[in-house]
Amino acid sequence: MALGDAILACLTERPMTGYELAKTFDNSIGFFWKADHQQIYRELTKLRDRGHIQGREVVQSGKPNKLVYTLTPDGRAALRHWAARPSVPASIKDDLLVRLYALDSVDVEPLRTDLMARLEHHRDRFARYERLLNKRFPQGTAPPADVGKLLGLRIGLAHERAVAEWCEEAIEALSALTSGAERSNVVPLEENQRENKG
Amino acid sequence: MALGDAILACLTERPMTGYELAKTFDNSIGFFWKADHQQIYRELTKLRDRGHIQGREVVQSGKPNKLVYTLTPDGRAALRHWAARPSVPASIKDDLLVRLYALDSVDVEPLRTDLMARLEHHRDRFARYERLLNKRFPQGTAPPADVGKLLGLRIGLAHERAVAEWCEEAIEALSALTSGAERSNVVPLEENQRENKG
DNA sequence: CTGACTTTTTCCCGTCACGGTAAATAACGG
DNA sequence: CCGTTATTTACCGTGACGGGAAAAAGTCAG
Repeated sequence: MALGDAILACLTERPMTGYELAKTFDNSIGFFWKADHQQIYRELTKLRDRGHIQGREVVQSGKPNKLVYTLTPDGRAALRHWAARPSVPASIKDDLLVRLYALDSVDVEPLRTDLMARLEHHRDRFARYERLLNKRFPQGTAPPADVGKLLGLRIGLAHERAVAEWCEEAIEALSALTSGAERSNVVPLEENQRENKG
Repeated sequence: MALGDAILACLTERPMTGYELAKTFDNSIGFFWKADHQQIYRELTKLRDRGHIQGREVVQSGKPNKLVYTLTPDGRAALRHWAARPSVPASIKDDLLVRLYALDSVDVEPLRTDLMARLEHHRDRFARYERLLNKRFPQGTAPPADVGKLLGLRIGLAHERAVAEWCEEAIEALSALTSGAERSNVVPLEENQRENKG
């Protein structure tokens, strides 16, 4: 929704090109807002048309020339204005929850492997945020201008930790489910083999 | 993204009309997936065109007739198929994070009030989920078919708790910020008045 | 040297999401 | 009589998002 505003927010840090924005969204906002390069470029032209940013062409040798975008006073004002409006709480909207909701109409095995992949994913993110936190804010405190970035990292950490723990719980629950089903419906594999042997 | 699949998932529970779906999304999926009635109806016609659901008109007296939609075997198959594909981890995409990211280019006061509203919002959600949990799963356990729903509530709880706590932290951090600024830049109001009096 | 990859921007195509405005229908509550 | 509830449908836009592609000029590996 607020992709344009996210870009404006990025540009408060320093002027950037579309390419740079697309690459990382500056290693911090990018974790919360993924957007591919075409989206970024499209948004940049919109913002330029609105006069919120201003592009300055930098001639390069060896590479195509680049357009470095800077916030205009109008852009700053727009950002401030937008930031003063109440935010809309975001929904979770995770596919996994829908799958789990329909658990009994769905194959459990792919779900379990999916959950395990997700667990790893969230652990990775957690570790990444942790590293970033230790690097950028080793004291756990931030200078006034960066307090918001610290807070962003903090909720990222909390979120990834919570989701990872939840994944573990979900995997366990699924295991309990299938082992229960096997006990009542199918003979579990090991016992089956043991019985076949004995 | 998977609005159609979310609807299919809902319909695994029981046949429903668009109106019912729009109302609540069944008091559980609706917390994660908000969608207004026009979206739902649009999606329903698409699903019907694909043959994933089937509408049966129920004649009513006193109210307009309603269309009760039921999953078709094709719809069930589509849901299973969709659920077997790996899920894409959702981004956070919360406006608040963008505002905080650009904290030093933004007015703090509206942000603070926004954060307080959000705190209340997440506490409310938390309480709501807790009530629902105690009502639907008083033992903290679920029959096999409902395990996924329990897990959904669980992550909802964890999420709201984490975000609410984070809001508190953020509010504190902002307070520290402004009181710090007042100490260095502006004389705080009370002291100002005391000095004026003395 | 060739072929692959990086850097940088742009364009065109679509689908999905989302939301406002609104209308039709028919009962019930006040 | 007016407003609300229940129920569906329509039309309109904007915004998000992503595939596919192409330019242009360099670097680096094989």
